[in-house]
Amino acid sequence: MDNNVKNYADEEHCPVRNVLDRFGDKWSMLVLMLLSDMEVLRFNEIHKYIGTISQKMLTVTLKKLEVDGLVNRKAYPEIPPRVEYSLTDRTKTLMPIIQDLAQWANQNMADIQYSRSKAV
Amino acid sequence: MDNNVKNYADEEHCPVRNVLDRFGDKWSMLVLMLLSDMEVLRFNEIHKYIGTISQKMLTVTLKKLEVDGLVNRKAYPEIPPRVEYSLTDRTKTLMPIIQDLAQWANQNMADIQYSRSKAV
DNA sequence: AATAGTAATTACCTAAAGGTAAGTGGCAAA
DNA sequence: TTTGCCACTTACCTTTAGGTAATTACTATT
Repeated sequence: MDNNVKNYADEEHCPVRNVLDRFGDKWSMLVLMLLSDMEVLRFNEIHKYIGTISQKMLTVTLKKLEVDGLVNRKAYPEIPPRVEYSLTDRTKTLMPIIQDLAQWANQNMADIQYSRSKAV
Repeated sequence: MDNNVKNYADEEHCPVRNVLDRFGDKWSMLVLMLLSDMEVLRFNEIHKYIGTISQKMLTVTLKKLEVDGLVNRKAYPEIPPRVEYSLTDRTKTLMPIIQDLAQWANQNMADIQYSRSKAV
């Protein structure tokens, strides 16, 4: 068995680890889904939609998504500042999968919560 | 705007938060994918396949998946103990989505790493 | 009598994630 | 002259995730 063991956890090369780690955090998926629904949003709009995210974490989350090329950031040189966020083309191929995931979660939440309740 | 704001982050009711939080951790997806490939595995087999997971985290991960009804645990009353893990029917409807996610990660990893490298 | 084998469990520790609250810059309006 | 607006940034703190290494229970084998 030992020499046909696949590389299931190679941190450097495993795409799942390397890429999906990035939105396994608390807020990224939520931000992506919101932007998918609303198309373009300013910083404070996102902040209001997701009532419970802190300003700091919204900054961090958006910056990580931007660095990965999953979100566009467009800053207008105005006072007070205006910054608009939207999804990139790359993200648009991802969203259907995330929507499937969300749908699965919707369909299975009740059963899963029932399982949890039985587990004491 | 304020009164048509959707409930994007309600911790108690949002299915995405409530359900998908559970495999946004470091190991759950990997364990699910491995079990999907191999069908039935013992504790130590999983441990060997995923060379870098600690015994403690494998225990924790499997228990959480079991509690959610995503993994079956079958213990044989033998000495030394034998415990076999496999996916549940509930998980089998989830795996195609996870496979899609993995495929997307595969297809986009190179681009994303390039984006990251440009971001300094 | 000692050791090996399996599936954990436990105590302890470190690092990372995330929250809070205050501050920044620059202009316009009161 | 103060206040408000916006998009952050910073310092500080708490909580959670995850790692290490030792230990457990039970029996068969050496």
